[in-house]
Amino acid sequence: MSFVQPLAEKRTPDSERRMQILAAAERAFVRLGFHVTSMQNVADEAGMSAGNLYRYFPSKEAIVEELCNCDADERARHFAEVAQHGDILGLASFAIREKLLGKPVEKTRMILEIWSEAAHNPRIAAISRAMDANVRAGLTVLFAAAKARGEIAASVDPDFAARVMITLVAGLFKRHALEPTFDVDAEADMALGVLVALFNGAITPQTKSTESH
Amino acid sequence: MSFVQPLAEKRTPDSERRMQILAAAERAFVRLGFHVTSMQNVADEAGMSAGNLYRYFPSKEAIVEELCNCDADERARHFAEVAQHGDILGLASFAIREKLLGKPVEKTRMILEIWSEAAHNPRIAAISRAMDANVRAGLTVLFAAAKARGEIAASVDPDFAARVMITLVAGLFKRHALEPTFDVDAEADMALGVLVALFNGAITPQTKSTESH
DNA sequence: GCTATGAGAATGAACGTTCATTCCCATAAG
DNA sequence: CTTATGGGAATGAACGTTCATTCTCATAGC
Repeated sequence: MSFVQPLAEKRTPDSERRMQILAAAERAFVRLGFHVTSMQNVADEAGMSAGNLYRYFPSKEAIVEELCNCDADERARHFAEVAQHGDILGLASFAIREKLLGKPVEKTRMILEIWSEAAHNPRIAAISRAMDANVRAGLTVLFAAAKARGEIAASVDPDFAARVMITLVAGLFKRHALEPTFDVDAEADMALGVLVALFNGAITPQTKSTESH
Repeated sequence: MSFVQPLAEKRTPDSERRMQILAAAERAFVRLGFHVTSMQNVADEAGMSAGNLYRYFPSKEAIVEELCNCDADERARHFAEVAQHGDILGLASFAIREKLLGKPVEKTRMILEIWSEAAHNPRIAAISRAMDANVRAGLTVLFAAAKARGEIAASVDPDFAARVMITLVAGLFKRHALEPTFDVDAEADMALGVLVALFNGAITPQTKSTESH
């Protein structure tokens, strides 16, 4: 339920507590937003005193940063896991449906929060940028491989396809987070439809001379 | 340069001052984010004292809300303006290039800020939802008309096309705001490529049975 | 078995600061 | 004089953070 994970760390009782705090902070942040959430809110959610939080994290900033890192790690993990798939369409369908839109909407709201934080906070921006670059590069490699296998038309530029995909996914995140009637199944079908056309070579960059309005 | 506009209001010296404050607040919010920006920041940016702000707005919240409303109004105005176009592709190309991605990146950051605010603040959420619903309905009508004129293939569902378009645009906003190397021309060409395929009927919803991973 | 010891964990009451907001006074306009 | 406008100090609440203190509990000494 939480994207807070042990990572490579030992399972010391100390790191146990840290993760407990991160999970609580995530709940509070999702409910209230980064800036509105006070350390007291986090402490209440974690069932401990505010002062005790500082035994495990040097500052509120540090908690936010670690949460963003956890999010980035989770995305990377999902990506690696999903990249095992043989056929690119099954992969895309599974990834969109299960890994991206299958999460509870609170998770997606957290991603919006991170985006807006990244717009002003250089440290969060760096984390976010690194992850995005990773995903884009990974997608490009994945698409190139699928192209080599013949699952993607020879005319398709893998980097172009990756850009289409990440644009779509970002848009789906935003809509999933904010549209009260967002229909995961319908939108997943929509995205898959775009990808099918993309892989068939039916989508290529188009330049249209902008006649003055 | 600012999306703060007179709207239908009279040009009283009072509303003049309000707009001056809104423009200043917008600059401050874009630079720092809603929650980090203090009333003193806004006052400095507007060249007046903090206390004096309260002669024109009852609270900081009210300033934020009015800014979101201005943003919504601007989008609606752009939409109405652009909808005069004859051919749907020229319209889309112009809208994406000039109205959506042609703005300075700070404007786009402001939109991210509004999204994240909408995730927690019901009043902002209502404003944002109303505008999104408007745009989606307007696009659907626009696409239906283009279909009647034969510019869009008969097989294309206007609402489906609208969903593709708003998803794409949201994704482009996010990427424009956060990618330091975002290439407006290349990404506009990408989006236009998707729309050309969409209007040709090359993109349709696809259901893929999710085989368990 | 029972108490003494000590270290780590947790508390909750501060502290200094910052913030949104209010208040009061000065000046300008009519 | 009266009213509108604005500056800036004052206010009170809330925040992140610190710290002296308390609690918990395993171990050691007897």
